[in-house]
Amino acid sequence: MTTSPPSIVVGLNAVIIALTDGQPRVLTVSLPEDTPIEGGTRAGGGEGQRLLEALPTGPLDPEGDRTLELALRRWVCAYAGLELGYVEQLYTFGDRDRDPRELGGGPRVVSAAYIALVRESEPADGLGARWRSVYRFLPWEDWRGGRPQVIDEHIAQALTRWIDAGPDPEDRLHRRVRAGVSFGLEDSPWDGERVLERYELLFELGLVAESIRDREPLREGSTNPEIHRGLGLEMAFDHRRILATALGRIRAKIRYRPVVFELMPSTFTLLQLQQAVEALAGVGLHKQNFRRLVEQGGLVEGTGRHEHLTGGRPAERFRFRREVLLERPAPGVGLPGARH
Amino acid sequence: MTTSPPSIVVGLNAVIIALTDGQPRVLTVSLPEDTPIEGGTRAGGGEGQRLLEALPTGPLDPEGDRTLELALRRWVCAYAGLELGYVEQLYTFGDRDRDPRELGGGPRVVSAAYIALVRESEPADGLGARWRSVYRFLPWEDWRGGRPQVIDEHIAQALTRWIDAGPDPEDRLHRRVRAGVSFGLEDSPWDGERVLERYELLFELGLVAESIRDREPLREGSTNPEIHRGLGLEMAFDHRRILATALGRIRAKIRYRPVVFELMPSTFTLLQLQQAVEALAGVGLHKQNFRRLVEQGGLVEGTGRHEHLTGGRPAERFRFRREVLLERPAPGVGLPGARH
DNA sequence: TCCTTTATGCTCAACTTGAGCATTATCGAT
DNA sequence: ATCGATAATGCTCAAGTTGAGCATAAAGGA
Repeated sequence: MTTSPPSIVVGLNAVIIALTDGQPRVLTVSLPEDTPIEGGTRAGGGEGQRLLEALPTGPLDPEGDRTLELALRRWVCAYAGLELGYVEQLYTFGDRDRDPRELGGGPRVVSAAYIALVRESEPADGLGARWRSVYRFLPWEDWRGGRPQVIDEHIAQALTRWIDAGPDPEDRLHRRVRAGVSFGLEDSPWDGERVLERYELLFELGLVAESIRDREPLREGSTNPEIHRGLGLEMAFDHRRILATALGRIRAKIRYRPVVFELMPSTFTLLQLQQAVEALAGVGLHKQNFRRLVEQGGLVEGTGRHEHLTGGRPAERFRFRREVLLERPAPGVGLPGARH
Repeated sequence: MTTSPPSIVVGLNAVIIALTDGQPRVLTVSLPEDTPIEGGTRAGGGEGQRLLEALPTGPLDPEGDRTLELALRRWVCAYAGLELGYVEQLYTFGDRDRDPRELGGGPRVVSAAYIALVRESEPADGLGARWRSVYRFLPWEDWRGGRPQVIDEHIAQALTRWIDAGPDPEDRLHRRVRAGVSFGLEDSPWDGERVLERYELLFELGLVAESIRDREPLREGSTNPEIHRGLGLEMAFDHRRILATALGRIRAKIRYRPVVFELMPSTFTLLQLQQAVEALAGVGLHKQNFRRLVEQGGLVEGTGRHEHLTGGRPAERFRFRREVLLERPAPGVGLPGARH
């Protein structure tokens, strides 16, 4: 059987999330700027070009891999030495020209992205894989310390300029509403789950490095060179969009499925659990109400053992009660008492 | 460029849902039992073999189609004459041997399935496309008239037999819990969203036609020939699994996004709206509480005009208030007062 | 022993949900 | 015209949930 260039390649992207030092982390690899197309396994490193962070990506072996998920587990294990636990399908990205090299006659790349949640650990390195805080890439998403600086310093003004640049009043109203809803301006509330919406708006406005890189002409209206360096850390291909999709999904899911526990050690204090939820949700929570929710919701049970390194009164260590899954239809951790 | 047999084909499946006569309907086509592999467009009809219902399926043109969603819209419009409105990606199915003909050396088929919601209308027929009640395929999912007969008559016993056939006590406990949670037996509540879980359990037990068709040896323990005819209407390939996935997703989504309105005419009475939600959710709702929820939730606004063909006091006609999308983070219709 | 720090217990008001009673408006049959 | 059936719509009430905050407990360190 002769191998002619395939017209379609199916790639698998992994958004592998862990929680370390109170930050949600994502596993990334470094990628020289022009790498063989996605779908072929590549593992960082390169000659001497600009390196970009990318999500680990591997191919589907149409004959060998029985399922997409198994394919993903197989090569993540092979190349990053990570045994994945919880894995769920995120989204399939199939736009043409997601990968610039498609333009040169390469195959169409359809990428199935997966989210994996793992307990913190060092990846078997040497492949250039590393853990990066998710908020390095999406700094406007972290509201734990109040409204992020980057919004006031860069985003708000750029949004205002964009709104005012609308060609007619109706269009300006539309822009105002869109910006307000996405970023919780004016009287719209901040909605932590609209992560993708926000990224796409910033992309449209030319505020992220990818929009300058991947789009043809330069935007009018975005003249500030400082902004042109881009908000947050750039990623290869459309991987930052994928990361944004993943964060939005995790934030939504945490409310009605006990997925946080996939990121926790087997026992933990309630403060640790709360901080894990806060890290993912990107907002601070009301401590007492959080306790009430997880305890009365039957999500955890005390172990009787205590943690003494709290800096204050020792805290009881809890464990996840797997049985909830059977008792309640939608046992999530919820986000009670997000501080206003 | 020579065309050698591709090793991977990307197919697009459409779960197109409408609401007619109080039933959720899905658009299906008839498919002779051995049809060219998915991913090539086919439009029903055939010689004289057994016909199976299938979801409309079309190919991705790797060069022509800019996005997966546009590809889907393109051929649904071309072959079924349907302009799709609301479309969302459902799931990507990529297991090997989903299509039996892959065994014969055919290409690996990866199918991206989409949900589309449309207002009722006749499809441009002649292609064998027709609307079928979703509950013809998944009859155990319709609890509007109380617990469905098929559960008491067939499923419950089969589950019990399966539980008792567990090799050891631990295994039997596990089976009992799984059956209980999935089908709301014993003290577990019925969870309308676990549609896929239920279908997969029935598939494992050999209670649906597909499991006999697609699996190698016959199950032990399933000796009842009546049951072997299968519960609900059979579909081609894994399309019933896809339909189950879609129904579960719609039921979940209806709670936090106003998607029902995609299925409604521009104005409607509150009872019509309630019946639409009930049709999708598969459960009856408390009328007064439902009103309260949609009115106070700002989801609808009265038009001042009334419908007189109600059989009782005339009902005001309402319309969807698009503005909610901007006001509240998660404006769904919820399922208030699901009758116990 | 006091102070700081965190854990944990408890209360209270506001709001949401589940259930059901009561009243109103039409149509059709008497 | 009146009665009865059928819906629509208005309203109440108890129970449960959520948002906020006060109060107390138990450590370690100055």
